[in-house]
Amino acid sequence: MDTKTAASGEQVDRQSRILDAVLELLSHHGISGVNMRAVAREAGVALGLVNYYYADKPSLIRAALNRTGESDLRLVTPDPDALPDEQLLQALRQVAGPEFLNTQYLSLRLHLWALAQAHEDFALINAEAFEQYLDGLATLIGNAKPGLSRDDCRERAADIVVVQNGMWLTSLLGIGDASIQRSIARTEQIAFAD
Amino acid sequence: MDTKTAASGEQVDRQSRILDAVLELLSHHGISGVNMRAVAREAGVALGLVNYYYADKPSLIRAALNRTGESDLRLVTPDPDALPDEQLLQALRQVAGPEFLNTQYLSLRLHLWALAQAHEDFALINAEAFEQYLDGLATLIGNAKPGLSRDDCRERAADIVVVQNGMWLTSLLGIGDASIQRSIARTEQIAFAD
DNA sequence: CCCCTTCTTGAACAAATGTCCAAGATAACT
DNA sequence: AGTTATCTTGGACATTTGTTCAAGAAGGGG
Repeated sequence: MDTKTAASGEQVDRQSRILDAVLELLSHHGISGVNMRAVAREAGVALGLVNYYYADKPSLIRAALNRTGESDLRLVTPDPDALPDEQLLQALRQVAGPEFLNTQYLSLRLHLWALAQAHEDFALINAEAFEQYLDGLATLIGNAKPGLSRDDCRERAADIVVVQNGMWLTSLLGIGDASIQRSIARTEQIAFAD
Repeated sequence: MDTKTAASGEQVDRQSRILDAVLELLSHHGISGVNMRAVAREAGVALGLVNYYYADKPSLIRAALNRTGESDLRLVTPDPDALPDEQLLQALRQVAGPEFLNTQYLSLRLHLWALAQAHEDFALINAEAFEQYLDGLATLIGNAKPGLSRDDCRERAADIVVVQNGMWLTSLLGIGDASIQRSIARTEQIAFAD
């Protein structure tokens, strides 16, 4: 299950490249653009190989979905060297950083959400990732403001996520950068309020 | 082009039923669930009729998309009898009303946004609808707070839309009603701030 | 060298999908 | 009634798509 010999070095293993291809196609052309042949072409492998690693299309999509969830969690798990206040501030500001606030990533998010709406099993993966993110954010708030109860932290985290999701979504619709900055300030205000 | 005789009364004309079917399928099964045969079945008409009214699939989707844009505009065009303050408040609170904050509608929105991301011409329709909504909201704010400049109104409208979109999106992810209420209060705060 | 497991390929097939079309039904008007 | 335009049907066709499969390549250990 994990016996790959790291290949020839510069070439990532093909199983991983297939998932990359799915995400690339999904963010650019939506779910209708994700078919086994296009995935194979994009990944530079033969059609049969996709079905070799992933039994069927739903499994393929699921695997790709799980992968994005992991990368999202990095947002709320910052470096442990920083002070609690810094950690929280960093997490809140990073969502507007180039790593997350770019069309490719946002578009991907949107398609994943849409997918989750249409298929029960995708919804479960999505809900779990969301719950983990909310939990991580609540913990960061708790660390930065020790006086708050666990429920208060979760409440603030929920309010922040509303604004953050709004930022992500609305920035896709072409809203100005100024509004993004004001919204970030709003999340900080919610997080650090007395 | 408009010579229908209102049919037999209780049965809506078939062209309209076809669009209804598209939206129904889109919100429940995503774009992959929208195919000509499913649309025909859902609308209770023959396959050929769909292509009779809409030349091809993109035209069909476009027509359905345009229809939702019109219904969104109603949010920011309230009854003219109310006072400006009431109009604005009503618009801000209606987005959490049962007419808009239900899974069917939200899911539809999400799929439409995702579609807009994947296809240029859908993006244009979406952007135009968004612009009109933003404009309507800015006008409501201007009426309620005559002291504000046109740009200030648009700025506030943009900030409000961020939170509203966040509410819509996050409520799909299953966030609690309490957070929705707090978010609405936040939009009112933005709108009526001095 | 051979054997065995793992990986990789592309052809082949069945099902699904978009589009077209010939024919029939309905309605409107003279 | 007769005529014409509009609406409605479902079959047919070409293409696309998911999945399967037999065959081969690559590599590792004896």
